[in-house]
Order: sequence, then structure tokens, then C-alpha cells
Amino acid sequence: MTTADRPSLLLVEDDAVLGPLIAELLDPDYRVQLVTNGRDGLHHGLTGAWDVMVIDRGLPVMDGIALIAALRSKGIATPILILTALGDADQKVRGLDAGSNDYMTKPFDAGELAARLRALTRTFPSPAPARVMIGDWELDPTRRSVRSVYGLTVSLTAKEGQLLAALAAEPDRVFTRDELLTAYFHASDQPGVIDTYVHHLRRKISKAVIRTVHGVGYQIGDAHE
Amino acid sequence: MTTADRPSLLLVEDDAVLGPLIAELLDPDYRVQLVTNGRDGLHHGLTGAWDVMVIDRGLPVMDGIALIAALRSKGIATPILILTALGDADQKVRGLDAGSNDYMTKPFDAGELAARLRALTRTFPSPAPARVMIGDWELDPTRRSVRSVYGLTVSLTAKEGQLLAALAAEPDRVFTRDELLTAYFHASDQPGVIDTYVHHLRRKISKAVIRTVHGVGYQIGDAHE
DNA sequence: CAGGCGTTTAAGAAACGCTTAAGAAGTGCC
DNA sequence: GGCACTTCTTAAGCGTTTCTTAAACGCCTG
Repeated sequence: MTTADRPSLLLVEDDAVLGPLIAELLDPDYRVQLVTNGRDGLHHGLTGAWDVMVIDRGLPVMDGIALIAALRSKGIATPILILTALGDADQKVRGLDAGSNDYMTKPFDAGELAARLRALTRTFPSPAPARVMIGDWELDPTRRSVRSVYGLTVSLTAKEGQLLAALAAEPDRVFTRDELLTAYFHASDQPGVIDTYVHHLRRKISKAVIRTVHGVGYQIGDAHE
Repeated sequence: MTTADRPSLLLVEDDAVLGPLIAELLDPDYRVQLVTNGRDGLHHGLTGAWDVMVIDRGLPVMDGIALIAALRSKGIATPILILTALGDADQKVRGLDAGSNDYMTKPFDAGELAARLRALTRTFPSPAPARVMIGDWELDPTRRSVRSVYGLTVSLTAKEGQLLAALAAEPDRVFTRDELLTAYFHASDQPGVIDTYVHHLRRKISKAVIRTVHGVGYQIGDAHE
């Protein structure tokens, strides 16, 4: 999406009635530029930064298929939807293989057109790698490693990583051994397992990170005292 | 496209007749993995590295729409085509807005399905790095060979080359066996195949290049710890 | 200072990965 | 089309890492 408000849409449609109609239809959601022949379509397509294009097939001066092929050959990767009366499967194949991303036939349903355009312009929020800070350390769950702010990287085993992640997820909260046991180990294990892993972590990271709350359990961060 | 040969396709279709039929239809162009319910679809969708998915709407255990929404919410951006009998414009809008990229209704034209899948998986000539450096080695993907900085050249088989290229494409990223399996092998293969190829590569190149992340997968790159 | 609680160590058990070898599948050549 | 060769895939035995237990030792709290 190149813009903060509505996305930009290039509409290439020669029908004097349908063109303005579609433009008006899409206006609430897109900044629509309407051109009525292939040459103008090519010019605008090459020079502008469009978020999406809707192109008719039967166009004067330059055919829709030729227009799309020309745009693609120039490296324009903008999503393109063909909107046309030619509805044979064979025609669709030709249109899609020319480089378009979607193909709709007239008469069309306005809601479907809108939905298909949304699908073409949709961008996925690239999920930022979930990283957790623990004092001077940064935990990378996918890699199961922690790195200190000064670049030293220590790899953890699966259980070590789970335990550290659990404690770090809610700083200051005190976890009992039973809580940690049932959540990350086999419930039948001895509570002493937790102690062992806390020891491993303290040795790998640094003693100060995990605090012992005598008679209760373990915690990350400085709570009441 | 993640692979040198056919792209991987996850087909989720519960119809006992139509499923295998579509799978066979697409087989020449895709490495198809067929699953017959939403839960399996979700599992494969999340763990594998697919190039495209074809999903039916009416699925046992987990509805197609719910499946797509679940995949998208987990950050899976793979192109998805819905293939279903429900053809109302309203249904299409719902399907597309759930996160699919295209929507086809049964009965469908085989040629059109193929063309729409091509459109979804099409990648624009993004100048693929002709040479990739991996430690002291230089990978030439087109020739499927690696050369050490001191001139020794080792030729790789197709799978070896794909695996090495995949790992090298994103240094430091840890790839699970399932990801690599669906991307470069048949999804039905045993995960142990990956181990074998890693072993071949380590023998041909050098042990230190590919790092094992115990319990997770494999990785190229920064091993300092 | 005594009893409980936490820490540290070591060692056995279980899970996981490495290596090997052999059969299956694919490919090219005659 | 058959043959030889390469490549792919499976599976099983062995070695390594990780998990879990248990026991000895030290520290906190009343």
C-alpha cells in the first residue's frame, strides 16, 4: 500500500457507461483513475505507482491482454484484475497467463469485485519475531537461544528455553514449582526437576536473573522487598 | 517459488472421489499432498512450507473458512484458493475476506484452475542470486555445484543442491524438518530423509557448514556460542 | 541451632541425531 | 525396450545430547 488513505486504482475501461459506473462504485474505497484506451493505460501503468489495476479486455488502440503483457514485460508487478465479458474458460486461461492475477466476467457482482480487490491489495502483517528481554539478555524462542546485550550467544535446551520463557512472560510473578511442572514437564515428574533446570539456567545466563522466593517458588524481576 | 522442480501444493478436500481426482489432475505440475479434514489441513499448513493451497469449504472437523482464518492468524501468507460448491456472491465475499486469494466454484474447469494456480504462484523475475557464499564455499545453483575458495569443485545432486540453497538463502534461520520436507521432498516422506541429505552435504562440503539445532532442525550460519 | 528448604552434582534413562547400507525409483544410453 | 548408472528413500544400529532422579551438602528462618 503506497498511501495512508485509500489505495490507488487504475481502471482501464472503454465503455462510456460502465467505466464511470465502476469508478463511482469503487470511489469510496479507492482513489480511482479512469482511462479509456490501452495506450493511456500503458502510459499510466508505467509511470504511476498503483496499488491495483482493473483492466477490460476489449480496448481500443491496445488490447487488454497486450496491455498487461507490456506492463509485465517492463517489470510492473502491480496486482491486475481483468474485468470482461469474455467468460470462456479458454479466455480466462489466456488472460491469467498474460500476467493478470484475477479474472471476473461481466455482468459482475459489485460485492464480489470489492472482495477480490481487497484480496489483491491485502498485505499481511509480517509477524515480528517474538523476542523477549530478560535483564541484559534477549530470548529467541524459535532458535532457543539467548544473547546478551554484548553479543555473547548461549544456546538452551528445549526445557531450559520453556522454563525461561515462562518466567519471563510474566515478570515479577512468582511461579510455584507445581505450576511450572504441570505446564512444561510431565505432571508425574518430581518437583525437584525445576530446581535442576533453574540451576542450569543460572549457570548459563547469570545468577541474578532468576530469583528464589523461599518456600514458594521462582520469579524473574525484582518484586516486593 | 521455493523449489527447483514442481511447487508444493496442499490440497484440503474431504470428498473421497473429487480429492484424489484433483490431486491426480494437478500432479504433473505440483507435488500434491492431499488431506481430508480441517485439522490435518491446519497441521500441515502450519508446519510445512507450501507454495500454494487449495481448500474446500465444507470440511469435517474444521470448516474451510475457519481453517483459512486460523492459518492467516498464525502469519501464514501462502496463497490460498477456495474450491467449493457454494457459489453465491455473498459466499465468495466471505471466503475471500477470510483470507483466501482466489475463489472457484464447482463444477470447475480444469484449465482455469491450473491457470489461476499459475497466477497465484507466479513470481516475477526477481534476479535470483546466481552465487551464494556459504562459509568458504560458493554455491552455483544453476550448475548444482559448490566450489571452495581454493578451487576444489564438488558437484551436488538435485536434492542436495535444493537443500543447501534453502538453508543458505536465510542464514541463521532454523528450518524444521517438516518445512524442508514439504518444500523440497514429497510431504509423505519420512523426516529422516533430511538427516540423510544433511549427512551427504556434510561429507561433501565440510562438517561445520550445517549446524544442528537439537529438537528443532538445521541451520546455516552463525554458530558462535 | 535445628529443621526445612534450596543448591549442586552425578549418573541412569530416554529422546534425538548420525551413519550406514541396501532396495526403489528415476534417467540416459545403446 | 532393456540395461547400466545415478539419485532418492527407507530403516536399523549406534553414539550423543537432553531429561529426570536422587542423594549429599549448604543456607535461610524461626
